[in-house]
Amino acid sequence: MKQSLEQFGKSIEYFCNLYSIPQPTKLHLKTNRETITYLFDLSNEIGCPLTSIAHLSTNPVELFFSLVRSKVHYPSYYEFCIYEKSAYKELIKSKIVQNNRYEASIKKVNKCYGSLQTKLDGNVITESVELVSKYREEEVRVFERIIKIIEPDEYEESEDSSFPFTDSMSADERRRVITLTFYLKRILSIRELSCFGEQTRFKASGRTALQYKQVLEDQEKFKKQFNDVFEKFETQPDQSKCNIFILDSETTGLTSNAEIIELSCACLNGEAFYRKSNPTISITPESTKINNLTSHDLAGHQYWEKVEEEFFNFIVQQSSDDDAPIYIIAHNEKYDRGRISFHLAKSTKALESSFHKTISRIKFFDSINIFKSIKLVLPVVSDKKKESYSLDNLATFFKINTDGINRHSSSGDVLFLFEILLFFFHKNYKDPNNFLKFLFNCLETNKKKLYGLYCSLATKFGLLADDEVLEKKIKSFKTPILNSVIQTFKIDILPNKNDNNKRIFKEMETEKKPIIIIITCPIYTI
DNA sequence: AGCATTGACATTTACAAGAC
DNA sequence: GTCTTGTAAATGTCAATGCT
Repeated sequence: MKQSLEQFGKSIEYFCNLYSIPQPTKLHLKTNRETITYLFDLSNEIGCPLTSIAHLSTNPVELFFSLVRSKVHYPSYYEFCIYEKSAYKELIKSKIVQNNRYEASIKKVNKCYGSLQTKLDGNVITESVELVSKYREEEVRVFERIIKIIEPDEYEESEDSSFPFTDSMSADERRRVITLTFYLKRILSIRELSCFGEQTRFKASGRTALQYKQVLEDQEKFKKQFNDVFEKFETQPDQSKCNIFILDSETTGLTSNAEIIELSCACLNGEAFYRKSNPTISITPESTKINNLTSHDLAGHQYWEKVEEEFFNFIVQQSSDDDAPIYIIAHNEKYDRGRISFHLAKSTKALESSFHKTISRIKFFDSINIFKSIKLVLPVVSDKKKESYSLDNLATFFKINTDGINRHSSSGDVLFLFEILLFFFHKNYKDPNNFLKFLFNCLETNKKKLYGLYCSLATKFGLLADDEVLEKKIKSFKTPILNSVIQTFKIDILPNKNDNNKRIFKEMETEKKPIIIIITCPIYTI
């Protein structure tokens, strides 16, 4: 414990001494260190051993990576590695050093990858085994360096310890280099799963082109079905550009690292987008049960990077050229928004400054709000206690005919939601030709319930926080006394719904474990 | 299986009016 | 000026909810 504390103190000291870290951040780190030191001394004094440190506020690692991504600070390779150390340690020692991972991949021991496509030196490499050998030299070089860092006594910092930047590189290009390192890590995790994961990943066997053709055909089918719904309600789509989209996604599961495997988005001008995506993690059985998609089906499909590129191109193309907001409506939008920003946070796309403008225009809106705006007497489903606003229950309520709609495929659910929205509108509003006007009105009157994609990403990328971010990030108190306490003692208010915090407090109560609450200055007060 | 949000209900705070 | 009291607003707690 003592050693860990010393190490932690040293790394903080290191960062505090870096010239380019802004003063408030230094203060933040300094406070952390001082608090830890104080509590450690205190524990010695009162004879109560410290067994764990619970960090309950801004995670320094997250903070570090926001700095990496922002324009504030470019880390050296050494700094990067220090923070990646723990994550890599086990991997390197058990797998890389023994070198069996490569053997496994080259021998194709019962396991193989989906057809991973990437560009290397301008050439598209489709076969992952080939990719392994091409990258191997680079990987070994990287890991040798990391191993040196794990044994810090043997490590001597040299000129070589920086990322390979050149003077002529623009800020964007430099960030791209850093992101490439993250990408490399991701590739490794795919291979790690492929070679040593419990579940086999399937080889596409050259299906890629055929699958892409099929996806485009499915997209046409989806578009046609979507336009049929317009006709059914005698509402013709406005063929010009339109800033309202309906979206739905299918994912690998409900875990926090779940990836999107199918994405459908319809624009209310009648255009539609549909793609499947080959995930880098296994699809959970629960998920397969719902959407009927398996790893085998998806092998050979595009990886998310490509789907993401095409998706945002679609959004931009269909919406107006001005700076007007782009609205994306989804049922329980926070789920879909969360998944999209999860992917964006790891992609190079979000690093393009030209893309930031698009991100900042995109606003998500939850369709549940529309139905809740009028008090419906919804039935209570057997296993629930409250009236349910799930798509299924709404459809039952409105007696919507679901024939021909493939429920729990993303395209099916978009159609389904669209149909329910139209039905709701026709039932409750007199003028059936003003559906768009009605939607715009809903969005206008629920401005507080619009959630920007930019907002969820801004904290990760260290982009300049706009009012929206500030409003959501800082817990402000209207009660003066609370406010003054918070400010005087520089207390971070913890979200009390956080299970992790609950767990920590429970441990403190039941096992009488000592606990450290770190008091920091909130970084958003900068 | 995780997570953010919501609403019902409980508790705390701010503040004004009235009594002394 | 100080204390009590009533009330509205602010805040906290907890369980329920949607999505794959």
